[in-house]
Amino acid sequence: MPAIKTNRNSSKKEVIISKAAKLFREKGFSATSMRDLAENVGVEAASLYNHIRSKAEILQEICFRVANQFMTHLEEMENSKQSSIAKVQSILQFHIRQMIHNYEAVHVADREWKHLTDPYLSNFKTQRKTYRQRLAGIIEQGIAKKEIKKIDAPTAVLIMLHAVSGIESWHRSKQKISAEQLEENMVIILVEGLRAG
Amino acid sequence: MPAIKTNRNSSKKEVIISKAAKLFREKGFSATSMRDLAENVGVEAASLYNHIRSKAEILQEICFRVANQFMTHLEEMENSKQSSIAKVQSILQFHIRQMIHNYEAVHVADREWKHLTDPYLSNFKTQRKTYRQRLAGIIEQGIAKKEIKKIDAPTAVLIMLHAVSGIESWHRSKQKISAEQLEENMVIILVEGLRAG
DNA sequence: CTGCAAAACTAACACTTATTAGTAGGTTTT
DNA sequence: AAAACCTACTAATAAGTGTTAGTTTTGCAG
Repeated sequence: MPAIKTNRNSSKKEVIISKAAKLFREKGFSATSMRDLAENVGVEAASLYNHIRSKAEILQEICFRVANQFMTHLEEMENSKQSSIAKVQSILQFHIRQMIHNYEAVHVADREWKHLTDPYLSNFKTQRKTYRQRLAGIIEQGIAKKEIKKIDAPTAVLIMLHAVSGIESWHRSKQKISAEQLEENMVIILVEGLRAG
Repeated sequence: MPAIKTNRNSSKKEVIISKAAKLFREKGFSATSMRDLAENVGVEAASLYNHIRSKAEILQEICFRVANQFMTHLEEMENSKQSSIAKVQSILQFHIRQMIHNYEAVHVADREWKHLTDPYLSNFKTQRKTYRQRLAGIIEQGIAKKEIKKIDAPTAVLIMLHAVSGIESWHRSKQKISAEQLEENMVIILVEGLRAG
């Protein structure tokens, strides 16, 4: 019965990918060896290959899953009827929440995608570029409607997206403010920085 | 005469460090081999060791040089008599300009410091933490003086510093706005996001 | 209990890694 | 000219890399 096999297989595969995300974040993709990963999974390095095809495949899975989540949410916003600034705020909040709750994978997709190999690398870069252009498009609509102050939209995108990756430091800090407070503060600073006034 | 020797030595060492910064940024510290570096310098890998002690030492030099520049400027600001918001703006501009003009090294210090080894690693982490705390201190003064809106200062620091690292994307983009425009836009969004209103 | 497939293991492969030893050529200092 | 040097080279080392082959163990279906 393939169903059982697939379940078993994929649940173990999920464990591997999740441990890999943790290690890739901590040490980077290149500095993480398959033996490191195996030890964390509790298995010999060779055994990993019963579940995954290669080290590269693990990175691919992590990066594209994350990319798809963001792209899906972006499309929802493009089709919604809110004001532009509300759309931008919602996208910002989505990024913040993903960075809080799916930290390892999001962080790896953000910082380790360079180690993808073609054709995945070009594919990822294209998706990334498209995402940013479409987000800039929403901001430009907001500028046209005078909801957002006259700024360079790509620069605003760049600030937003990179500011969010600062949540990395929040995760590491000892005296954390709550996730809600963090989100609120980030939204205040960034959205108010954009709002026309 | 030791002066000549030292000059020769250090100028070649500078070439090595500068090429290393470029490669470490492009591929990451771990994914850059001494053979890669040697090829870029135009020499055999073993010859590098006439100028540097180890791969680790190169990373140390890059990271601590950058850290010292930022710490020095922070201290100047702490001792200056401007308003808090002007201090914050000046620090932000310093980060932006460093990121524009000393891109490779700053970027490496920002992203690859994890690969430092003790005692340099702990030392670096301490410096980094101290820097952020003192910057947060300036922001808190601004809040107390009602120049800056009531926000969590560490969160503001985190946003500022990470937003700046987004200049990486500006460097890579084809249709760049000018460095001056970039700086202006970033200052508008971030400083206005902080200013009490 | 038997049979079978999934998934673990050990061993090994072919490379790549950072780094050292030893040496030769060329320049500078004495 | 001789001595001291700096810096390049080749060759080698020991350790670590991702991955494959082949074999044994495990756990479930009949």
